[in-house]
Amino acid sequence: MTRTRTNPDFLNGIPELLILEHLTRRPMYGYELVRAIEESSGQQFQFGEGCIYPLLHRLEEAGHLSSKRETVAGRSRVIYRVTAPGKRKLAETIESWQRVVDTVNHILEGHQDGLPAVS
Amino acid sequence: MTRTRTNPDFLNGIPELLILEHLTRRPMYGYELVRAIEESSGQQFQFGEGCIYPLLHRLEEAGHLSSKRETVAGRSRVIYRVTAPGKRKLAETIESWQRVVDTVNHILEGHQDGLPAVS
DNA sequence: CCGCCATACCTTACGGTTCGAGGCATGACA
DNA sequence: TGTCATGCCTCGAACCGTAAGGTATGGCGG
Repeated sequence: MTRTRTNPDFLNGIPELLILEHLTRRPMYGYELVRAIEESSGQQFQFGEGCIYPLLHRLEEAGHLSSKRETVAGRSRVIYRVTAPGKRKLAETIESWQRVVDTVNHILEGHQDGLPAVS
Repeated sequence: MTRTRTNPDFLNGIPELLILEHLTRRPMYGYELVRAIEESSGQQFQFGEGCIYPLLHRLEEAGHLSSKRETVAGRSRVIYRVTAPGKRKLAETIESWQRVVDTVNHILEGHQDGLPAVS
């Protein structure tokens, strides 16, 4: 398959980025993570469980997350934490994101400030 | 129906943004636009014609672009320009994009305590 | 003159991602 | 006892970008 992407990711992919970022700071379980993302984004991002859970499974299967089961007050939770490869992936992902942002903003700036693209 | 989106666009949507931005500066035809986007992004974005043409049609149908046919050296071109509503849409779109960027970057910068809420 | 490439328009099939709406099970609390 | 919050999960639909086509013309080398 190999998909040979001509474009970087992150034209979507923000959920994945935020999952890795949040879990790097602090291991969490899915339900908790869903609300943490909501809160840390000031309610701007509301990725439902239908988005987050499958991503957690995919990331774990890829070796970027590890999980352990925990039972608290009769409640079973699956706690995820970021593995070493996961941290590497996060770094790459952030870099890729910044590149997209820089590129888009650079294009947009040529217009707003009349920066006449001094070539 | 009506899809009531809880998330802003622009987790994808960069092609649309760039089309409006480029055509605001200078009317172009599709084929030209495809390469203009490639060039202005330093080859980072390579949205093929299969992405751009349908978008041009959709934007025109929505009233954000107008088109006129032109024949140069026996070659038929469809020149697109941004309408007044299209300019408004571009402004909104840029604002939405900036909001996403700010939110993500704010999270990446590490403050765990919700947003300082510049409402 | 023929073949091929660049120009210029277009569409279709496909895959990946997110979204909404569910389903299941337990504990807390009124 | 019933209803809510917690906590896990999956499925179908919708949407977007990609690759890979198809059509037609003009210019060029051979």
